[in-house]
Amino acid sequence: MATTRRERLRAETAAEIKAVARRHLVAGGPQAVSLRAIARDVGMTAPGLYRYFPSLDELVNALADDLYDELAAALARAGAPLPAAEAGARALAVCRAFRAWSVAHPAEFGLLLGPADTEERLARAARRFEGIFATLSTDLWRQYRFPAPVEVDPALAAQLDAWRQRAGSAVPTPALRVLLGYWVRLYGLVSLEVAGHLRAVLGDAEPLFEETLREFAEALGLGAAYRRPAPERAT
Amino acid sequence: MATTRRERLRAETAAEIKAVARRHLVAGGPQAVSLRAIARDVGMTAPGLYRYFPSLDELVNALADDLYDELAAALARAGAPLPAAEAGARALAVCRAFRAWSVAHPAEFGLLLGPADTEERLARAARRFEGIFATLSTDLWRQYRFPAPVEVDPALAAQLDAWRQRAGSAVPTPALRVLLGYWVRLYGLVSLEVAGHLRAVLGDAEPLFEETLREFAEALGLGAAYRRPAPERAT
DNA sequence: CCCTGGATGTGAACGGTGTTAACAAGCTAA
DNA sequence: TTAGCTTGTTAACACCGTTCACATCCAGGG
Repeated sequence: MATTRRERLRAETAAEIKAVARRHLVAGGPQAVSLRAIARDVGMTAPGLYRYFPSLDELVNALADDLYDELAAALARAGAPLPAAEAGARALAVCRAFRAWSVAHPAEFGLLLGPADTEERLARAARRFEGIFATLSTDLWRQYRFPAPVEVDPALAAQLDAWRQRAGSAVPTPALRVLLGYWVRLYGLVSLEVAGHLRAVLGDAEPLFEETLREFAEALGLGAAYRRPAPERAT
Repeated sequence: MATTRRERLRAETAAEIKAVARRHLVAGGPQAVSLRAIARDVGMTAPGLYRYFPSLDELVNALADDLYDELAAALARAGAPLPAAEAGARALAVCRAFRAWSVAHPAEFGLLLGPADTEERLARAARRFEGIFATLSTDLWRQYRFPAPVEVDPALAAQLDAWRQRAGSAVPTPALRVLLGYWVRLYGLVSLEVAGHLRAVLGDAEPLFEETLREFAEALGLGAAYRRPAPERAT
């Protein structure tokens, strides 16, 4: 706590600026995040914001960082109450939390996992989610040793091997392939739902999501342990 | 061909405007599509464009319509040379064409299937892709009668039934469930790849994509008929 | 043939945007 | 108390979408 009074105030207004920016993001989409409008709401003039962020883009990047933290915290919080011995149940809870957060915060989801306008933001997303996926996948493998396809395409196997080495994972290649496949399904489902492309077909995407989770649980060999969730609680 | 000379010229410049808009879209992303910049490149002043489109948003909508046509044509062209008796091979070709087009045109993909900023554009996307999915799925079912999960969650089944009725499909509910699942995987995969979120993990996404297609082929019961594609050709 | 009317495009203007520069005030520390 | 860094302002520049009044030009009818 070696924070001087100045630094504390500075951090506070920086936080307020990001909060206002977020309000504008959810209210009017990405293009409604304007420096001048934010400044108005904060009670400053636009150039004043440059004392806190070097550009609008960097402001948005900072906001994105906060949102990554928030999402990661939500995922962690969802898995925490469950016993570590039940990695499967934890994984399911994390998946549900991922969908719940995304559906509750579509604009923020677009910023974090939508088409990455900046190479910068792309790298941030990768850094964050690689870690989560790595720990979750090793936990799942260590506990269940679920069946995996006998053979993986050599080119794909090489890529997965490289990733395992880079990320320091211990999951064998075929199992990694299985889990990556489910991550793709999860992302596809949530992404479609958040973008609204599923509303036209399904209305409510939850049943399809839950059934996908059930398939996931079965693939992991904990089919019977699957349970429908309690009525969800947003964050 | 009851087109007067005026109408022809008008259509020509409208097309040129959209072409320039597209160039700006791919060059600098969605926010680089500016009325004034387009006007400059076309050789007009900005207000002149209002004789052709009532607003920038409508211009982009018109461009999106063209792109839907282009994508749909690319998919049709991919399936056309294959014999109608092999619906499975056609489906695989269409899937590959979908990925090829999307990867070759990431900016356009973002406009068509990314987060829909307008309810308007969302409806357009739904209209287009529902049709393609409907015909493709009925063809697949008629020909293969592939195995499907014994039971579908009642809530999900009700939604699928409603959609079948609305879209005039003839595919039974469990089969529809299977195909929808693969559409989600396909979309998730391509969406991740186009957004760049897969580069950090895989580098090249083609092996994973092809393996997913192989799984798809096996699920349809035409496992042996799967063949790796010839070196792809972009459009 | 003219010539009238609609189609097409221009210039000016309004309010909005991001960003920079020069400048004023205020708090902190010596 | 004073010097200096921090914070915020105002003015300005260049861009944006959009509207309005005005010019121009081409097509069709007298």
